[in-house]
Amino acid sequence: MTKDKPCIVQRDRTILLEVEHSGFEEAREQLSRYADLVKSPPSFHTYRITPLSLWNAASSGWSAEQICESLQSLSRFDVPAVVLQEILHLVSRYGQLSLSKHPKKEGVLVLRCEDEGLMQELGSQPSLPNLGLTILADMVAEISSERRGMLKQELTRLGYPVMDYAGYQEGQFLEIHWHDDGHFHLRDYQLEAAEAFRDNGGKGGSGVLVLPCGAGKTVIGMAAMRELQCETLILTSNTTSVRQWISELLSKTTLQASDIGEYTGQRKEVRPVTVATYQILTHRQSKDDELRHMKLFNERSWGLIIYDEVHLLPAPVFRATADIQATRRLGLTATLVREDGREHDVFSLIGPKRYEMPWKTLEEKGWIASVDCIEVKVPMTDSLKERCRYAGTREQFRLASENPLKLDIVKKLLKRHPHAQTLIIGQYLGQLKAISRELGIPLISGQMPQHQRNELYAEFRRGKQRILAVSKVANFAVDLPDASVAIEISGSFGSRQEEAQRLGRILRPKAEDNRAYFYALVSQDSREEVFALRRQLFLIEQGYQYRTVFESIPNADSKGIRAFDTGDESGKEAASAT
DNA sequence: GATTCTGAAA
DNA sequence: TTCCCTTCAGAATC
Repeated sequence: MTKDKPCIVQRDRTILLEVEHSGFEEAREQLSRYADLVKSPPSFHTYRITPLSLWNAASSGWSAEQICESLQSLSRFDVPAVVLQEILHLVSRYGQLSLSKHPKKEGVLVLRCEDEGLMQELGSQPSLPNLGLTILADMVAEISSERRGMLKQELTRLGYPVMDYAGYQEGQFLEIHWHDDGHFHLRDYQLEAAEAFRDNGGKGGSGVLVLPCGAGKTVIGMAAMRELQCETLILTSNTTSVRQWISELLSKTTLQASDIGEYTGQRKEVRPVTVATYQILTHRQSKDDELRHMKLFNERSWGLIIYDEVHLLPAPVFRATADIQATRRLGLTATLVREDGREHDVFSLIGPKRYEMPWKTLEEKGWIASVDCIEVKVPMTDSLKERCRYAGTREQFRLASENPLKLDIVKKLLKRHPHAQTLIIGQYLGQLKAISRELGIPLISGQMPQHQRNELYAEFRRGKQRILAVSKVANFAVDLPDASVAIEISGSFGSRQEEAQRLGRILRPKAEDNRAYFYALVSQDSREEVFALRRQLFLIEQGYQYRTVFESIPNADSKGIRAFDTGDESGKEAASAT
């Protein structure tokens, strides 16, 4: 029987993974380490092996042979020889080029390669001499150390990643210890992650750690600081997160408030440990204004720069990062995917992936809640379909997203979870307002002043307010309390990150059965479905499986509620409506 | 000096 | 492709 393996490996390095196969879960786990998920239709998921996915795998400890063996063990048919060769070839490139300090000349780096042909090939690329790379011999070249970042970036772009052994400056010494009150221990995986970042004989010291929301990324950052004992610049996505870092640092380490500076729109403190937003670094008053806050990178002798939420890092910060390659860099993120496709720059300028902890693993260990993801297909009324027919493609999406029948479904879902703390998350204010009015629940949106939001958050946390409607604020509000049911009534054009953020809202472990529910409402047979699929990609890659249920038009008959009533554990399909 | 408002940028 | 939210700086106000 040929059906005993779950994968089909194709010649173009794509892999089809059969969803219904008993080996699905195991295969998904393996593939996620060295391939990217590109499509996830119901029966076969498509993965692709790319040079970058291989190099990231290589840097987190996989050898080409291990990857090939893994593929062969998952593949239904023989893996095409050309694919195996390519894997060997591509992985072998990782490690062929290395960069180190010139033994004698100050400010000069030496680029070495393992084989002669390669250096010649590089010499024929016009972009490299333009960067100031001088080829001295068959296997050796020199470049000014100022070009360290740009060289790595360019070589990665050309398909030849470099091992960077050129070392780091130590930065100004700063004494950092854990508070020794005995209440606080690193979890195993946090130790492992910090370990993976460590400077192992010049081979580490920069790179990215991939961990789910709620896994304690700040703690790992602090562990790195403690190990290096140096002044540190921490960059993060918004002010709330800046304050969180500061309060965590104060509560868990021996650092004093006077050691820690906040560098945001409100305050401009530069202290031995400085926490800043990306936004202030890239801020400019008008279009041709200079980036006046970028100098923060050089204001002190930082020994470590922590990039929180690397997937959000803005383009100008990449540019500045290219210039400070002699400083240790730690990237923290829940996902390497970027909507702008600059994964290569993360790889070459921050560093390769050093460690990854899949969400599912944390779920099994009980560190985060186990989540049921359910996609609910909501039908459209004939009149709405009619309006779509005459609308432009953009408008079709909006019409489908704001499908008024979603309100009825929300009501049903609320009945289904009568005691759960529930968030209703949407993209359009008009739609959210309507729902909030109809259900008599508060709506938190951007125009609500912060103090009023905080009051509602507090009530929600205490359980006084059980249901909240939230707009896009949910994407940013770090202080939004945890819930156990999330109902997504509309989403943006296909942002994978957004979906991850929203799921993150219900991931905190639950007291009773540690279960949470994530419902995504999508209009059936509409443009919305296309984008919903894209949004789900990331979560599927993380091992969450969406179950799809179909709803029927209420009033048309009385069976509307049926699909939900049959939602038992095993049922992957649900009753389809007419 | 602190708070609140505004427009611009992304 | 959108809409929405956040952030920042500077000005106005207490």
